[in-house]
Amino acid sequence: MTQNDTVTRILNAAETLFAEKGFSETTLRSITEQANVNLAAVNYHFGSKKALIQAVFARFLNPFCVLLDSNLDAFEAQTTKQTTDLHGVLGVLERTLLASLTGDTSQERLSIFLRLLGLAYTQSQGHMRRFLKSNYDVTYKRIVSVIQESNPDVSENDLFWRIHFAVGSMIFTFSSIESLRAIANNDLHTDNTVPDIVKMLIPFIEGGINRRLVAP
Amino acid sequence: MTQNDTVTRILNAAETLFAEKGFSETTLRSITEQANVNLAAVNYHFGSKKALIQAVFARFLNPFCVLLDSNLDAFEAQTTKQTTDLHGVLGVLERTLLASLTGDTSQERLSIFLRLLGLAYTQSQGHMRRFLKSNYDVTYKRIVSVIQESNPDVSENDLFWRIHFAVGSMIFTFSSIESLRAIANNDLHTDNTVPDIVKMLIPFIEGGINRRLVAP
DNA sequence: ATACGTTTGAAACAACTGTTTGAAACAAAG
DNA sequence: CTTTGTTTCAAACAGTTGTTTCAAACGTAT
Repeated sequence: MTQNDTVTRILNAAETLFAEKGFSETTLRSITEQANVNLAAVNYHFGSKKALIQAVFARFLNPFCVLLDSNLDAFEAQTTKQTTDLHGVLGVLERTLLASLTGDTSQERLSIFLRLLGLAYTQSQGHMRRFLKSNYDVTYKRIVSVIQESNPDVSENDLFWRIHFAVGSMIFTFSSIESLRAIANNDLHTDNTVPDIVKMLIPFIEGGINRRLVAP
Repeated sequence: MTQNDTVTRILNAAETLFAEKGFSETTLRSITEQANVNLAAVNYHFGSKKALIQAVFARFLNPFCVLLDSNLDAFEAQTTKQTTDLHGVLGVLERTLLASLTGDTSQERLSIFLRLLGLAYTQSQGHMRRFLKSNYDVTYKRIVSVIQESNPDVSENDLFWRIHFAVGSMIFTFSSIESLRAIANNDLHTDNTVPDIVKMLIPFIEGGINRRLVAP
């Protein structure tokens, strides 16, 4: 089907360019040029630029949420609530994140995925936040409650903020990972791969979330 | 002086609108309208929109870096290198951050400041990154080396990434703090102030950076 | 082959962008 | 008052943006 071909070519080009330059800075002309389709194709197939942005997110988030849900089912079935530990939950998250990005260039797509998420949080506060909230809120709420079960001794409010601190460290890191890797390479002469960085990030998050508050 | 008045009115309006909508999404017409100045005033006083963006950052970062530098001098004078601990360094950072934002609305300005920083990292990868690098790299490198002194047993590479995980958690949190507070208020019926959140964030960062890697 | 709904194509549209212009208003000094 | 340099103003400029239009090309059932 030539329609499907055009649609996916637009999605691929949009995904790359959005991650590179942001939403407002990416023009429909640059997208359709890179996709080798006519300018009018975007408005014909998606209706508007806003709808195209949402379609790019949906192509990522729909399979991810489905996979995460089933992985959480399996995880909860194999462990009782008492033994639910943060390390296990984060393991499920990490594996789902990597597995949901199929294909040979999964490393790059992980960065793109998280960079787009970061852009959605900072940029374009209007329609994207509503779109994410109305489509993926149930999955978000579930992962929060699972983490809460693994830390019953920390107050709900504290845990809520620690989770978002952790989300922030992850999104920020991968949003600017190209420049961070360049700095590390230049200053420290190290060349960390994306899995390397994930292996450092997960313990950081564990340490931050599990941290006991000490009296000053 | 009416010139200075126009300049600061433009800077105030630009600062607010940039933080609200981002750089590309904010038009010069909306800035000059909110500042009650003529449209041409921006190009007359600053030269271009890019230069205006950099001026907004300079107004924040210049006093902050000067203050941080002297605070680090005082901190290093009062403690030997052996006793340099992460807790103390983060305390200096926190106090400098809050103190550099003078005025009665310091809470709001802290959010605006960090939100702009986050935008500079994700959006507009070109001129802003060069501007930040060429103007504030010495201060950045100093704070990194001080943290490294406080954690001599962690490898340079690990510490580099943990520092950026921490920066990410801070920037991300304050970039979207309005919506996060709204969610917390709606879901948990809590109303955390900005200092409350800082008090939770600092221990999180300490826990993440100090975290010992455990064998799986 | 004919007819019909779908998809593509080139061109134009209206709106908005940052920037420039040149005259007017202003302030300060001779 | 006149002159000088600085600042403001309304208007226009040239370029780009997302979107629309409508005819041509396409694929597919009758």
